[in-house]
Amino acid sequence: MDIIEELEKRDYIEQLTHDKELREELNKGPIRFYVGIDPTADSLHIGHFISLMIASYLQKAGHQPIILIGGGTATIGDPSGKTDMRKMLSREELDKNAAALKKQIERFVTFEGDNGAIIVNNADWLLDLNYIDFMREIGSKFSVNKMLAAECYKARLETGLTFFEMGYMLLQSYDFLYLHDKYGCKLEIGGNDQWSNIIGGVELIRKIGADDSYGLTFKLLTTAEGKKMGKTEKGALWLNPERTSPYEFYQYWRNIGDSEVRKVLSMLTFIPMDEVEKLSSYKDERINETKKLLAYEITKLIHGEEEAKKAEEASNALFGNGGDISNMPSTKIEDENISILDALVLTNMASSKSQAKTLISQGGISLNDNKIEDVQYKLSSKDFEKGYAILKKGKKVFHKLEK
RNA sequence: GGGUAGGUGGUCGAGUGGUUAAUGGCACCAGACUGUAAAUCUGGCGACGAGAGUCUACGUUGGUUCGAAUCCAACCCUGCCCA
Repeated sequence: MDIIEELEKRDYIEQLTHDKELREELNKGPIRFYVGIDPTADSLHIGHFISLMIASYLQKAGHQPIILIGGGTATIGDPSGKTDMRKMLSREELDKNAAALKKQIERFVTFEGDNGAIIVNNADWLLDLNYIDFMREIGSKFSVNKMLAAECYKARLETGLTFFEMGYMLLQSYDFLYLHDKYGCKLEIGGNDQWSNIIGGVELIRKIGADDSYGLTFKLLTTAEGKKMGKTEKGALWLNPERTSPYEFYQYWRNIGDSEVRKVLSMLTFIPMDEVEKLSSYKDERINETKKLLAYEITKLIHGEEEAKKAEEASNALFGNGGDISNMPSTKIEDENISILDALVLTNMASSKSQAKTLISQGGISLNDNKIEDVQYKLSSKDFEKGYAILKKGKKVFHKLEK
């Protein structure tokens, strides 16, 4: 089975260019491929997860990943899909973010060995481009008619699209050309929302004379209703433990819908496919067990075995019977006589006191397993008999208060 | 540059002088039911306040009025058509 078949089997692939040639190329021997990541934050989020999984599979098959940090293109913002223009980031912020991202990337691809990953930053070549030269050499190869027909611009055509943003495609295509010339990079991979940008690069290289450029896109992680997965009430599901704690991360996957189980096992874990098929075919209580395994595996992949165990234990302690509760999210408080409202705001369980009151009056808050009914309740030493107090919001959100 | 339609809460979208903190959908939160699932039903969803209540909000800035998201003026921004 070749690598493309393997990826197909795991349901990753959405589209690819030059089907036959690409397979041959990949089978012929190691090639270099690239995946782009925009350093708009100091952490990857779940959307990048799949790119890195695929990069990992390709690397294991002997190919060499080039991770492109979009330091130059991040200042523009990809108009595909979204409506907002991204804010500009300073060079220092971008460098800082890029360094933080590298650490996370290391969990998926290795930087060691003959086919160790290479990290490049497109700010290094994009920022010095000369506009006139660029327009003559690159701009002349793009048809506006064709670009406007592309699916990714259609939505923007109705609400407005600036030339500035349209240039994104040219720059991303130029990245591929640059990597092709400098590193012999032959393949660009990305989410399916990148399809237009990717074929832009593939065609640019072919127009200039080469015939060994390819593109591959993978499916985006969506729920059965077609919504993007990995969104939490606090925003994205981050891979950085300071932004999304391993416990929250674990809980997110523990709580996914039955219909998502197969997809998530297949795309976000390395569990063999026949095992995946078996695990996801279960019904009712057994599939609930599968979710435990799934949450553990994914958390392990991102945060390591130790953190995954801690998250699992914290969950068992709270939802099951007993167990070690030392790993649940906790906050140290100065004054044990804090009001319940302040405690809820302090722990971020409520965004405002008003919201905290609503939660209490609807019966959504309990302290040490006793439902709180009085909005004015003040904690006292008897709530800290064990040395801590456990606040619970709804059925699933726990937080430990420590003195 | 000319004409024209617009800019409303997380989002979409009503409202066109006074019970309008602003209908409704979506998103989100909680309750019931369950398997830490889905679906369904119920409640909530600007901030502050224990509460009565107070404050801040309908592109920006001024104005008219007892009273403005709603009327007027200027400005900024966006779509569409023409050039």
